[in-house]
Amino acid sequence: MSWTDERVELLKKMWSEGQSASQIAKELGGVTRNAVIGKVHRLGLSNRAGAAPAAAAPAKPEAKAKPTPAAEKPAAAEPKVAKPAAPKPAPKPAAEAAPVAERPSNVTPIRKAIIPAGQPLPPQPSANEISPEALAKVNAVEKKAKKLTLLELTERTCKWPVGDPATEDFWFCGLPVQQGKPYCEAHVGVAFQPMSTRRDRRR
DNA sequence: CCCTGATTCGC
DNA sequence: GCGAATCAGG
Repeated sequence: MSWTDERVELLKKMWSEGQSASQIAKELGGVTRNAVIGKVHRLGLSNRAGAAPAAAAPAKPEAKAKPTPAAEKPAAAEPKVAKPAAPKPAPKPAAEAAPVAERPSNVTPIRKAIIPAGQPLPPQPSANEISPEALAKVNAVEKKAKKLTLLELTERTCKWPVGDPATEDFWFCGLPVQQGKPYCEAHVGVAFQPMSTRRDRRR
């Protein structure tokens, strides 16, 4: 594979969106994350300019013993990430999935509906049984989620489903899982409640 | 161990 | 220019 204009463009786009090199590599196919990183550097866009996602990849203005010629501009705050942070949906009665009005989706275009639209929603724990802290954590985390499709999930990506499988607005968390668990830290928090905790919460 | 990006250097 | 190997870090 070579760096065609299209591939470079996708690379640029994903990189500025804050996608990791390995994710970009997967998306492009035929290249390793090293290749992606190498290209990124050659293109001179290492600084994640254009829109900094922060969080996962904190900039490292480390004082190196190696004077870098190109002084980068301080990245500005990004306007992106306007996910309508859906409040944890309680299990829907039986209503049919209404046609989803196109949301101000800022996400990757390559994402389509995966599930045909069926009955069984994943057993979302009812909110009233989960600690408020854990819930807040989840809501916060879902904004930083990798938003993977079913096929992008691996042994080490959080498999927590977000949204309604019957709509376009559905994805899996995708953040790094907590060791041995199928979910990331935040989602493990709401997925596995110690019995004692539940009991104590009972009132 | 999993992952991240950064750098080097033979090709 | 390319990217595997390596480095440095979380």
